[in-house]
Amino acid sequence: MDKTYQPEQIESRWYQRWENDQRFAPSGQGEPYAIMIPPPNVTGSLHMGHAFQDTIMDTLTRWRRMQGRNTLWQVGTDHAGIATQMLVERKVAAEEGKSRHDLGRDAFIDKVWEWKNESGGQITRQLRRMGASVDWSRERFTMDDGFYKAVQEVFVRLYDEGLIYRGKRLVNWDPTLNTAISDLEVENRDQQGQFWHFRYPLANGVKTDAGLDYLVVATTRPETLLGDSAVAVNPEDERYASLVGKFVELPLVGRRIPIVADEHADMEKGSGCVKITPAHDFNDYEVGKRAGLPLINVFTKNAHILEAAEAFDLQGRPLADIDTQLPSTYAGMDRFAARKAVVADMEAAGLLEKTETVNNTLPYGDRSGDVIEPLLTDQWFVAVETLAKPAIEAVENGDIQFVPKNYENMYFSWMRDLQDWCISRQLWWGHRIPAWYDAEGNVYVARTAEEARAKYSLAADLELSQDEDVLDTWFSSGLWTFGTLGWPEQTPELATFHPTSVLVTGFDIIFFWVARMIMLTLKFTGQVPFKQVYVHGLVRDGQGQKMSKSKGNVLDPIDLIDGIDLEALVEKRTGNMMQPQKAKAIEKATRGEFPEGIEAHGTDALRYTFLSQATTGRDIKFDMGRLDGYRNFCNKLWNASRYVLMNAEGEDCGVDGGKVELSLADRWIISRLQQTEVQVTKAMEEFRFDHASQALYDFIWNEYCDWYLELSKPVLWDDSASAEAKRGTRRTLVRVLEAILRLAHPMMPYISEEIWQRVAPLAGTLSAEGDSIMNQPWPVADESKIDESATRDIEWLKGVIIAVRNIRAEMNIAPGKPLDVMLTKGEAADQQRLEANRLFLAKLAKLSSINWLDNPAEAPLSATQLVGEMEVLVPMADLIDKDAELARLTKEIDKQDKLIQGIERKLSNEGFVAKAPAAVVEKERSKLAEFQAARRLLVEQQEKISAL
RNA sequence: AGGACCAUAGCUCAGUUGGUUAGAGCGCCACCUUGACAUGGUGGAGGUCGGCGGUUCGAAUCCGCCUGGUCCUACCA
Repeated sequence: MDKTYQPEQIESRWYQRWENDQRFAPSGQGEPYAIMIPPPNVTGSLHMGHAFQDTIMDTLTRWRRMQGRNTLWQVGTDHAGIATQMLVERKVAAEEGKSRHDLGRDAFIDKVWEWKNESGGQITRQLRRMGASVDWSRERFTMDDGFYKAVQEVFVRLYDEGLIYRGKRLVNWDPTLNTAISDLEVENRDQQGQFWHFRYPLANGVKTDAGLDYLVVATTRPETLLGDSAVAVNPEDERYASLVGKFVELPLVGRRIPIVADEHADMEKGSGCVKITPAHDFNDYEVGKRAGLPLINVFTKNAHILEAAEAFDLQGRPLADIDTQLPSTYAGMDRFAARKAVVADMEAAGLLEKTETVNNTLPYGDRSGDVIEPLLTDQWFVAVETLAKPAIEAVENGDIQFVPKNYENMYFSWMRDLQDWCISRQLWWGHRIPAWYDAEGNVYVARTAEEARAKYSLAADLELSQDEDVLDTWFSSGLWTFGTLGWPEQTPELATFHPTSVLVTGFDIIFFWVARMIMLTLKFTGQVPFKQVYVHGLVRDGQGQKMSKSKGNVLDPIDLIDGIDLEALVEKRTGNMMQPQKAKAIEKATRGEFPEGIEAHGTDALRYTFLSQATTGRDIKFDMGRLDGYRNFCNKLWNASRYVLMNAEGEDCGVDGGKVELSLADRWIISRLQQTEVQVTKAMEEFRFDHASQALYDFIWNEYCDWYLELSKPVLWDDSASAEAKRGTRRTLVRVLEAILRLAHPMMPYISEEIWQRVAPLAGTLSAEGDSIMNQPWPVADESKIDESATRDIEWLKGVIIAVRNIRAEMNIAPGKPLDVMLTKGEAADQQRLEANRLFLAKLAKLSSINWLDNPAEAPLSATQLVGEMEVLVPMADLIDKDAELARLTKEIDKQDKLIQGIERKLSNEGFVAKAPAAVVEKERSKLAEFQAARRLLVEQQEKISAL
């Protein structure tokens, strides 16, 4: 073995072996355990969020597999409609100077598939680097044939049940992407905007109670004036009561529009009058519904002004009797240009009363970054109400549990106020909607055109054309848990692995994905999709900032694994930026934070860092310091193993039946191992990966390495130890290490496998050539091996050794200088422990002698420490710096005084003595005695030194 | 506006039903290349547990209010 741990050599080798040996596939034995990977975008690349999530899923999967469960971790990728289409559009534009429309639908889709085949491997390669033990043989894609079948089935069945409908509705429209998007894809951003107050002249000479011949309405969107179909006042508003039913003359347009009463108008705001544009505002749409107003659309799909408006009734039927003329000056104008023009024209007409600056919130498309426009379009919707009810109940009754639980509230509050889901997208990349139209526009929903003809008894020669739209990506990913298992076929996999065990996901897609999976899965399988949802937070940078390209603070998990030099990192962060002006600052910050670039840390260290930071339900600030720390931890484990192998390979490790004697240290470490096994297992069950990793870290470093390995040296290296004792220690060294490796394997798959291959044969656990730690049993604690008395003895031993080390440090005695030490006071047990552990004490505390002093009064001048009741004495005749030592003692005495006072205060409180449990009071009393003893010793010492 | 979560050492975080001398890692200081490991060893410094009030014999822990931060939902004509 190399002297230092070098992860890169180990990792690729082992992953390949595991994959070739097909160790990731379900065993077919034992209770099923299934996790569905949240499918990453097929053309995406691995970011820190994926790496974190994959680590958690892999840890769970490997752990359950070792526990003997029939484990499936289902892998796959998502076609990600909008994201992928945009990416390919941009690529085609850059490389060929063509738009998708230049290419045409079929050619463009071919391009997307080409790109998918070319780049779709990146994310899966990176998943392999993370060590993910997914079953590659079952890899799925949300656009593969089987999935298309599931999507069609669901769509047709929902339609036939009346749960999918088509209609002209106001939807969130992205004028850049030219598609509808869902509420969830809209990002609200606060901004400073203008607020214009316009005068709308009253028609037919009507005047307000105040004698004015106009009403004042205010708007942040003057261009929508062109589509106004009413002015609303509050029905309670006495100022305008007489005007309800009268008309105003819409400025610039000249259309007469009514004044209606509607509660939407807020009497407190502005003049109390509000313009109503049902085709361009969601609130106004509702007002329009209540008041029976026409919907007047003035925008093209690109949000340019139409030559003539389009008027519809609430069912979306064209209205013929509405004046749809618009002033020709605006025709073809972009909405923002039109806004300026309308304001200017209103001002010129003397109808602009005033302008204010206000803070308002604008909707932006999360993909395009463009301002979203409420627009009247024909879309497909899922009526969610009947689907939501059982989905709510499943969480209420505990069939699905969120971890942590408080996310259930978030889920409920959303599910209880659900809007119908707009599932059509005006894109090309995605599942095409299985609906056909005849020339009259009648719609026929079926899996194929042929089926449609049969189903609706259509003439064979009736020309049918398929709907141009595709489905929202989340419609197909909503079928993920059962679609991947072969549904609508009733496959054995579906019977075995569904419902799945746990979904590991970020809180940000609870609405997008989790809620919809629950609804659709319950509807079509009658089962919940998963029994638990483990919700994790966002991975942020070390300062708690969201990682983003524009901030230049993105860390690539692969760079943390392999390392990256500074220049490459700077290039990566500043190259190809949307806002190149930020490059300088980012470069400076990067050079400041990573002056040497980033070292290689290996996958295991990265995984361990994620796990150690995986506190439930909160964001994690990725800590480079921890990453270094866990890389060092890997090195520690590596070197401890080197030590074990050096002392065990080629030696009799007591696994072949020879007589074996266990030392105190052997019994102690075996006992501690059992307790660690309990702790780690419990933590895993509770999804407390931070606790699991911490418990293992402590055990490996602070107990196995710091104490047990040191305690093994006297046995192995001292000629006086018996062959049985040496065998016992070798066996314990090897077997405890072997168990440690199994405990570590779900968290650190690579290093544990690499070392295990060398250690297992010595421990007698390797059953066959080519065996893997992956398939070994998870360690189960044996209670009978928990040895309290060994633990007490070792604590005593450690106490004495630490006392001597303390004295050395305080007295400035060279660490290597052999000392003569005496023990005194204390009990008979202390004396026995001394006799039993003389060898260990001498070796670990570097003593030339250690003896029991029967009569404490005979003690020479010594530096002292207490271990329980017993005193450890290091005779110091000529080594003491009198003043320094007196100062130290005074400080120590003060410290003890404070502790003593604190306890005395408690004990003199009658309430405490009367009401606190007896055990608590007793504990305080014994602490008091302990502190007082320590104080007495210090005072004695002080007296002795003063007397010098 | 409503709600959720968070605030513990210089930094990143543990602290499970109230009782610990409040812990870990990194960083810092001192000493040490001892035959697994300097990606190491030994010892150490460092915290009025955001603030105020309450409940209790006892509060980092429970309750209320306040401050600061993160996020979600809604609204903003």
